[in-house]
Amino acid sequence: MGMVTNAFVIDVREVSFMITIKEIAQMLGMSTTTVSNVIHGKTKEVSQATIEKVEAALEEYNYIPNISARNLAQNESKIIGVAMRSRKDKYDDNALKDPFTGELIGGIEKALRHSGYYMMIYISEDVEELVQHISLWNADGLLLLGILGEEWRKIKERYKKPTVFIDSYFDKEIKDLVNVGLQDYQGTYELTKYLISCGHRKIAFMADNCVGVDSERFKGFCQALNEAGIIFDPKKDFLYHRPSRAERKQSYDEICNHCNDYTAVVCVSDYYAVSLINELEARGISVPDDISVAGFDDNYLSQKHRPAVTTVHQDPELKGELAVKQLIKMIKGKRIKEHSIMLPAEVMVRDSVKNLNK
Amino acid sequence: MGMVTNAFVIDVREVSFMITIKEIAQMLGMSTTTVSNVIHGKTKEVSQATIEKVEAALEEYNYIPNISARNLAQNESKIIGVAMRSRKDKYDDNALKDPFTGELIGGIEKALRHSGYYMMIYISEDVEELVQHISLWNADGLLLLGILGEEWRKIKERYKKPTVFIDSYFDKEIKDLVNVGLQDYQGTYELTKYLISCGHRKIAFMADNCVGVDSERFKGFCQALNEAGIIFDPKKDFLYHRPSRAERKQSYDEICNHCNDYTAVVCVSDYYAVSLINELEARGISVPDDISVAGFDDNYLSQKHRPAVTTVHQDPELKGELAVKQLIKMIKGKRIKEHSIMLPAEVMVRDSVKNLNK
DNA sequence: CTGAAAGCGCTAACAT
DNA sequence: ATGTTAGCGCTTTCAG
Repeated sequence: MGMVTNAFVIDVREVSFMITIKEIAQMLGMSTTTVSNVIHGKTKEVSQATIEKVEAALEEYNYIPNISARNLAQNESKIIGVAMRSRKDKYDDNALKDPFTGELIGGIEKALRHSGYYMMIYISEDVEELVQHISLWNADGLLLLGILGEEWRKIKERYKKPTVFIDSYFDKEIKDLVNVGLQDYQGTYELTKYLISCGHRKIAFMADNCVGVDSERFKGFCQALNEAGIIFDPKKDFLYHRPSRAERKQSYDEICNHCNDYTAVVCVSDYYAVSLINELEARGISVPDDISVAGFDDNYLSQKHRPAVTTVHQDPELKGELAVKQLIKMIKGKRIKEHSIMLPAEVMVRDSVKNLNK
Repeated sequence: MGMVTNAFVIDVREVSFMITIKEIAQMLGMSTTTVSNVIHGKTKEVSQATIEKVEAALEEYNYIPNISARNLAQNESKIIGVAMRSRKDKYDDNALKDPFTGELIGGIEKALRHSGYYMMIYISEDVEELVQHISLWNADGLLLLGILGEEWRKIKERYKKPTVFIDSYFDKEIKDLVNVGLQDYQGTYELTKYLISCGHRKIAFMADNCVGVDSERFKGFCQALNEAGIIFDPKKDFLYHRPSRAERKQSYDEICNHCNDYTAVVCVSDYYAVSLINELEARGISVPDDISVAGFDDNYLSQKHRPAVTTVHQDPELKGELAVKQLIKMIKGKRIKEHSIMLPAEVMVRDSVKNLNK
């Protein structure tokens, strides 16, 4: 009978490991309001003594707020949703396998973390499904990757909070739309001009689709050709690559067979450029001696490959950071000055393109 | 006066865009329980007519549950936390820049998505901070990357739910600990034996630390040397690389100057191997003619580089998927058969190591 | 300076 | 087969 348990003394260290405001208030003999006020630094109307007592208890019992409760009460979540329209056939459904995406999401994650937000990634081929997940978590803001105009409507219909697009292109310049992108058009335009200046006239374009970003890159490519008076046959000269594991080999067989007709191929990404070079070399075709290949992105694939790949530089990490910056501005209710940021794209001349003039 | 507003008719489509169970119940003239039951498929005791009415309303008003409320009521979150002890100096604090990590996290994301869970990433240099974030969200389970023994204690103290480690090594074989890792030791052991068989005797090891995974790889390396009677001087022959942007150049200067003393360098990752090769070549030292270099990981860096890099293969995506599988088993209360999965590591012989016997 | 109480949206035990 | 109700942990208004 030595020990007497006092029902009013709650020592949570031994009961459960997650203490609540109510419990702390009870222990300290005060109201939850006061505790809550101290937690939130609303201490204008709290006595110094109380503040210290509460803070000590918070510390001692290792108080961690229950964020679900907080979200419910405040109707906000501190979550930023990152939604990606994906293609299952690409990178075997592993979204971060693509070095571009990896670096971009990494940049977003870093920026979000430094601003006190949490990141939740939603990936789907289906926009409906994306919308479901976004709404479910009541994210405070949204980052949208690889979204097209029509898809955007569906999302906007149901998600009303701040939204920033990354790498999107829309038909009409919609006024209040915030996008962070790249000078894709100019990138391939300059790159292609460079190829032409090296004496290339038979140039193919390789991609796995022709919408959004890739479409812009294709347009820039075509423009350079046009200006040089070179005729491009979209049926023949657009090398369509099917990236799914099952079709990959056949796809490269077709493309490589086709390559005799060209002196150069512009690829829509470094990944494809490097892959193509390897496939070509495996078939005894040497780059740049037999054929030239250029890429886009300037990530370590093109940088560290030998021959180093001529490509267009971009900084995905910066893209992500800027997008986050814009989004947080919007969440805080500040005005956005630049609705459309287009990061510069710069041609990086390296060794995978041969100068035919020499 | 034409329109009469009936206070009991709530048409949420025009009021707010997030309908609640209560509102649906009100409109349909039934209780929230019934609606909730239909939502959760507990329809054993609900009439067909009611079910249909509810489902129609759910559909029409586009009901999306408020997950905070659900989490609060059920004390679960459908969130899986992925916590990483990071180093700010590595990859400029962009965790996903490392192709290994990118692919691993991508694999985790994919597996989680396919099992109906949401992923939240917590990254910090500071374990205390990691624990804070983990507790905050009340994650249903935890995946721990790059965590050491001492750090694990701190986490376990506060987080009691299912936890799976990825690539961790612990001093004592703690019985109930679930880990998914790789045969790191065997990997470098076999790799180094291969180098020795090629006639190399002066071999350095390059890494940015010597704990956890890297320590195991180092041990395997040493073992192979030992067995061949080669003496390794940890002071001199362990090439310590400082990866921060500021120190990178100087670090490579030192290492490259040092390289004359060796015929081969074993690097702890493909990234470092490829970087080293480029740095060497920039200084006029040719691989593999002047010196041989080997890597670890077998990602596209080693595969697509020229010369293609001799390395040790692993499958990070699979690692992630297996870890998720284990974790979900634990969450569902099933027994775990294999507490420690060590994926096989296989030497990939390519062109960056010279055979000195010929 | 402090406290009582309502309410955020949902679940589940317990009626009926 | 359906409804009532308490409660999850926190915030916030309003009263003292």
